[in-house]
Amino acid sequence: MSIFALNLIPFNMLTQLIKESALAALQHFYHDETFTIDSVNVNETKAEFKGDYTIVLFPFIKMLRCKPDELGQRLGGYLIQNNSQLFTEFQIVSGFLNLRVSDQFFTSLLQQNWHNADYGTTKSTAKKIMVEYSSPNTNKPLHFGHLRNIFLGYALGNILKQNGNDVVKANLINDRGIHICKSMVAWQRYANGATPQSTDIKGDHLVGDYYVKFNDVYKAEIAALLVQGMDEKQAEKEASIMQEAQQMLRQWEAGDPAVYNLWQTMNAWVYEGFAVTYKKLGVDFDKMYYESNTYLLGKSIVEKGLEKGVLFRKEDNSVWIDLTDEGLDQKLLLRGDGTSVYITQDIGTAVLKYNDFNLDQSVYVIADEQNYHMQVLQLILKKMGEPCAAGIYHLSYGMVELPTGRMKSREGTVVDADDMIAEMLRMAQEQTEQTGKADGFSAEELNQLYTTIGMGALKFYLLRVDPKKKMIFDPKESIDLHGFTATFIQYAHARICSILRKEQLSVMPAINTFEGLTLNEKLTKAEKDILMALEQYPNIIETTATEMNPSVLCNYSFQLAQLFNTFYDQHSISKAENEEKKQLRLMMIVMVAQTLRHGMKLLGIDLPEKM
RNA sequence: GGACCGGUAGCUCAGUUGGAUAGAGCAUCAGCCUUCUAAGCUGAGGGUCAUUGGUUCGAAUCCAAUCCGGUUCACCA
Repeated sequence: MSIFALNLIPFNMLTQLIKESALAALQHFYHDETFTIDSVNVNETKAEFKGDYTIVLFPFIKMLRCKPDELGQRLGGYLIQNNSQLFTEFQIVSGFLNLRVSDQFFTSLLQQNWHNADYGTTKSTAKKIMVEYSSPNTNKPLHFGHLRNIFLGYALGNILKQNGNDVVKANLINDRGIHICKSMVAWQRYANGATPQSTDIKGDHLVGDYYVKFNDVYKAEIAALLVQGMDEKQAEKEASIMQEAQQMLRQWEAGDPAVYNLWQTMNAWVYEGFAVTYKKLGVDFDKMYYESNTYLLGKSIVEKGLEKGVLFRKEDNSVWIDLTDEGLDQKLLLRGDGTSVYITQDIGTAVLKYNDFNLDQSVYVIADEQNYHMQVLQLILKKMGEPCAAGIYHLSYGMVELPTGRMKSREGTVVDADDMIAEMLRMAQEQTEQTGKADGFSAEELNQLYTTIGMGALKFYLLRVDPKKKMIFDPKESIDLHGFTATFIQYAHARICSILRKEQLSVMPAINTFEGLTLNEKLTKAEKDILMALEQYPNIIETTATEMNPSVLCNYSFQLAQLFNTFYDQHSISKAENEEKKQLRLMMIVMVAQTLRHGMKLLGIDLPEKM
């Protein structure tokens, strides 16, 4: 058996290889039966048994009318004889065939990929995919809930791109409507011309303050009207500040220059603020959409739908679609006065996106409270025969809640995004100083380090949970920097870099560094565990992409770091038993570091070389 | 009420194309730094996988019913 022979084996699918080998063996012994690759069930062998991978024999024994032991002996024997470069021994334990995979398989995998910066890249599916995320309103700053959306969208964009797709990262700005007018009215009434410059308040926060102010005043006005004996519904309508806001919306739609000007000015403040936050978050967009630009297109598409007879008009002139045959209701698409509703704009944007980029798929990162809305949107587009309908995918994620319940901006219970970022950096600093690891860095390096650690922790915290699950965040307990965190992974990486520095190697040594190395030493359990994990990385990337679930990658990266830490504790690298072992281990940790960096980069998380 | 999502250790979460004695982290307890970074490692305790029934050689995973929690069903966005 030579390592050379293994060069012909594709290394990205060990379980697939095992399945194929087992299938061939089955076909060899039982010609008359038809087997499928999917009927071969391969799992990692449980720790308490000898072996690496396990084939479950039960599915076959019924069909073949034989005893598990008998089948296991035949299969095991055949596999070892005919795939000697892959399997070295087998054992049958009550219906399970446990196979030991050769050390050479793993060391060859390592030799061929330790320097491969693209390890983990899977076959190109080459689709044109848009990922829309963030999508803020321009009446208030970003809060903690938005962060989950933003990190998910950004990570997803990277991951889809990694899988060979052409990705457009898009942001749809909700910049028009009554809610925007609210902060404008309050600013006009109470700000005395205050600007971000004059107050030294970040633009999005300044505007957000007046949105809060609006609601305070509105509540007070309602209360006053109630005292006068008005009923609640009427009071909500009659409150003067609300009337002003509605008046302003009408003026805006009519193109009133003064209102339009104010709208542009205040939105510009918000965009400046958002830009600062996005930069801190390390995210970006290829394309911006503004609802003020798309809502008219939505209207025109609705008109087309009327002509086609897909939609219908009621007596009051409002336009509807009938979705009762889909088990849903009738939905309003245009008001009686001809103005658009929420979904009208979304119809316009969906079509515009499709036309702009000829998309195969359009991913919407939107909270799960909009599941119904997205379902309706897709149905409407389908009924109207719009080609964009087929590619719409709603990546629905659960809300981030406080222990006391949902965050509500009107009730002042939101955790502000900028505050959260600052808090994370502060914690990173505190923790670093506490453990006495702040020495040997310049002030600038320290700042960089605190950002890397703080932002990494924040991103990982929000990405490590399955998106569809809601999550509870307790600001009082804040975010830990121990255990299942980005810090843990960063630390493992820094340890590896430290060893490499000591060995005078760079983080990614020259390709000929380990040339001429023969690998005859037997692998220890800790070494093999790491190599087995590395072997699985391409599959992990693929799963993360197909399931659109970055938490898969979070879990994997944490496990890999954990395996490294265990290995690190048990074995010395610099003082390995012999030179061959040392070189092997160096090669291993280079690949571990490379893989961790690769995965974390997709999530938008940096790994420091020193911490 | 209808639709959708969730319920796994004290807490936060993995694990579901059905596989062996259900796993991590935090918290608790006990160990490990004259040797490559202890932001780490090793071990212990902690579970009727919401409940009940069914399918199966085998169920946290599939099916049915029930209970609990959330979201949604606006001429708001």
